[in-house]
Amino acid sequence: MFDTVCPTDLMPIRVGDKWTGMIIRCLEHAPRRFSELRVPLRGITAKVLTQSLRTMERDGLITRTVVTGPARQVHYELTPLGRSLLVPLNAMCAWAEEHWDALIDAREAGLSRTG
Amino acid sequence: MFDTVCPTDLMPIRVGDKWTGMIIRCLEHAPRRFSELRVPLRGITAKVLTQSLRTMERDGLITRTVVTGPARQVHYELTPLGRSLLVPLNAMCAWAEEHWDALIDAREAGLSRTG
DNA sequence: CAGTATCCTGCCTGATACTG
DNA sequence: CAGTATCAGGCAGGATACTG
Repeated sequence: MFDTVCPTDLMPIRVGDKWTGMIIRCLEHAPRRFSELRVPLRGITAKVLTQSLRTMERDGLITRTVVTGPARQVHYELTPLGRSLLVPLNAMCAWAEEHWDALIDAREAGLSRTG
Repeated sequence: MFDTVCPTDLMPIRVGDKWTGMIIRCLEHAPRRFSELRVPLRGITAKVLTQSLRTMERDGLITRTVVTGPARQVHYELTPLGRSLLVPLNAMCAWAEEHWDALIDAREAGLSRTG
């Protein structure tokens, strides 16, 4: 049924790691620089952001462009493949918005039963 | 932008842990028993299956029903909330099918560049 | 500005053995 | 059948300090 050929690791379906989904959103409308990404992603450390970015680049979801000039700049931009992830991502967000309350309620009820 | 009120932990959007998505699929058409779930989920241990099932129950995605009889049986079934997850889940699967090859290619290209 | 280098912790996942 | 108990390994995620 679920072939072992389908390792969850390869599956960006869960939209990668903790930050991948948010990064895609941040790059949705325009390319961004490293520092620009750190703003909306409150709390992310440079190391973790770099890690996520590198993984996404390796997987062909984004491109990395170094702009040498007066001040160093690195631009990150969605590839067509990365952009295509917006579809399932939107589906996920739509679900979340629609069922968020039910989810919270269910969890609270569940917790009250088990501790 | 991404409020801290939105902890990834609460977000079954990434469809929970490693097995949650598959379990939902397994329960899509009918309720199943513990042992029935272990078959398609090749390799899952009793402990991990129990864990996933308990989490899903706590979150209101499935119900657990004990059938006392000649042989003990426990039925797991999707709740409406759990069933609603099939929509984004299908969106994710559709994306995966469509872009699987591109993904593999991109990753291979990415790996050949960085090692 | 855009990262690297180190160290550390918790969680996820699993193997193995045992129970009502 | 449907779990529980215990132990162990690995990796993601993060804190902190430093660099070209």
